[in-house]
Amino acid sequence: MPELPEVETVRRGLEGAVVGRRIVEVKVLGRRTVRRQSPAELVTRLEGRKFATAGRRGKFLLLSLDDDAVLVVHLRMSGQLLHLSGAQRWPMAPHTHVVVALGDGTELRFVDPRTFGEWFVSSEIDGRGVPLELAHLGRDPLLEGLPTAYLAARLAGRRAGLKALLTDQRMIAGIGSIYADEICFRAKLRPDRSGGSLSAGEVTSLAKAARAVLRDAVASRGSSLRDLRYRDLDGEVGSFQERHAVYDRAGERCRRCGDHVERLKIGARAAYLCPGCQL
DNA sequence: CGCATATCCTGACTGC
DNA sequence: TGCAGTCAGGATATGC
Repeated sequence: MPELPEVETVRRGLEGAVVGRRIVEVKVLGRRTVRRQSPAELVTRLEGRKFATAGRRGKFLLLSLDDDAVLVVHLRMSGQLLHLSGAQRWPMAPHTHVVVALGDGTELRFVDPRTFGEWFVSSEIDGRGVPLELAHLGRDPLLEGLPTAYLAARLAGRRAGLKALLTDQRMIAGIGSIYADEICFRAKLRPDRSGGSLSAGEVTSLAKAARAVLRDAVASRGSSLRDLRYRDLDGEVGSFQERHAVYDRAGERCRRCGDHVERLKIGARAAYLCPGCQL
């Protein structure tokens, strides 16, 4: 759900909301959010520090601190970061698992009904500012681009379907279910096409489509689905869902060719495609 | 190694 | 209207 465009939108919000602010107090209310270290250790390492920068790698948010450690946050399926001030702080939303009080009297809160989301503080940072725990991530298309040659090398000889490969974070960091389907549509390729079956021209279209879809989705501040679970730091929804060509549109007409959008089952996951447009 | 499958979880939806 | 069952999918572990 929150994928690269949504996480990038939240990151931009954090630049204005928390960068430069002092962390006055941290309360960990949920039992599952902090699991790589004890909640007490996370609290100790955050309290008294200042947020220095707001970064992102794939779907991970990276909030660096003034002692060079980094607070890593992943929203997973249902996590929301909210920046609240004054009367907005009450009543506290159900499933609020972390509350960070900032020096200016505002709060950064983490709300996450399904408790898949995660917070941890890392001190093991590589030369590019990336925590060691995230070393497995592949290229981030927004930060580092997605050259056709890189994609071609990673797809060569692969039997797995395009959707499975595009959402593999070790290959490309940041793409999830929604954008994999939208990228395949824009490239006119079926999500169940095997990676190794693409011609050079098709790999070029796929790389181009990935860059374009992610760029457009960031410009639209991400996609908020029917449950409106995804919201930015200020609680605002995104608008890219209005431009989805196939995702969650099973049975509706393709706006390009008029054919009916289909929903496939790939393993346990859904994939949407237009059979008229995608080969 | 590559690929498939199961797991975590709650809320929204579906069908009776 | 209520209730049981299904689905949603991020990342990770495990099995082959």
